[in-house]
Amino acid sequence: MVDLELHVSLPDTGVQTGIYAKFFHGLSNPTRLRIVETLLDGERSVSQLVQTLGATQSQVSNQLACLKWCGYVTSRQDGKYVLYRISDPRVRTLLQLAREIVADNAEHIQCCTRM
Amino acid sequence: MVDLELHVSLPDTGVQTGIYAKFFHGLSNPTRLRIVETLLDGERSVSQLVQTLGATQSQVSNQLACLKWCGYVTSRQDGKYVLYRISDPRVRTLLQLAREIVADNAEHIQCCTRM
DNA sequence: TCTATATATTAAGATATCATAATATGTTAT
DNA sequence: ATAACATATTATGATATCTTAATATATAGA
Repeated sequence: MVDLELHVSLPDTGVQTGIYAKFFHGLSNPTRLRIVETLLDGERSVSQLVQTLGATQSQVSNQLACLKWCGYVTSRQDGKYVLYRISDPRVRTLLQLAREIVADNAEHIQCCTRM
Repeated sequence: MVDLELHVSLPDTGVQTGIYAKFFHGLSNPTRLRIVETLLDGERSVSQLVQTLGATQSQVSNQLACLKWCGYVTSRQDGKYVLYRISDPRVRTLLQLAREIVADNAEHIQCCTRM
């Protein structure tokens, strides 16, 4: 079980912060983000995601594994399919909030040409 | 000026999604996340951040540049210091929301051992 | 101007991530 | 059991990111 004591606005030694950094890392890849966006529309099988995203099966499976580790998605077996869904409704809120922030700061955002 | 038409729950070709992915990338590094958390407590100079985080000056400057590109922080010169601050109050909400999601899914979160 | 201090930038090696391809596992139906 | 399909895993090389060290720029004060 992970230590989840929260240190809201105090920087810590980096241990707990690392968990949140990894959590955000989950959404830091276009393919993963598109998977999450697709799943926000409802449950999907891996092959459906492959077709929708135009990505390879391996790519989708691997990114789904990552999203699962990070707690964004959950899966269940349905016959020969595996259906994935968003594990927490607040993920939608998180994405909407990010969109609003990006939209309102558009003129300042170029995003990390360097580093 | 960046194209910011929003395609809320439709996966796109990856172009717009890429912007959001890069935005989240801003918070996907422990050092950057700690910088953001520190700045949520108020404006700080680079050297203050260096001391608080125990990171090198180069590291902090580089990560601040990244956060600036991503739209998280803004800076102003104050004498020989450069003071950084969070550019949008909703960044706090974003982090709080992430904490809540992580906390409530703790048992599922290991975070990307692979990939 | 010269010096000290603060910050930014750049370069280079180490590490992490990603895409691709190949292979393995699992499920269903014959 | 075998074949066909769906998904997961692993390995490899390419690319991106991070850390460290070195250097450059900027500001303030003597």
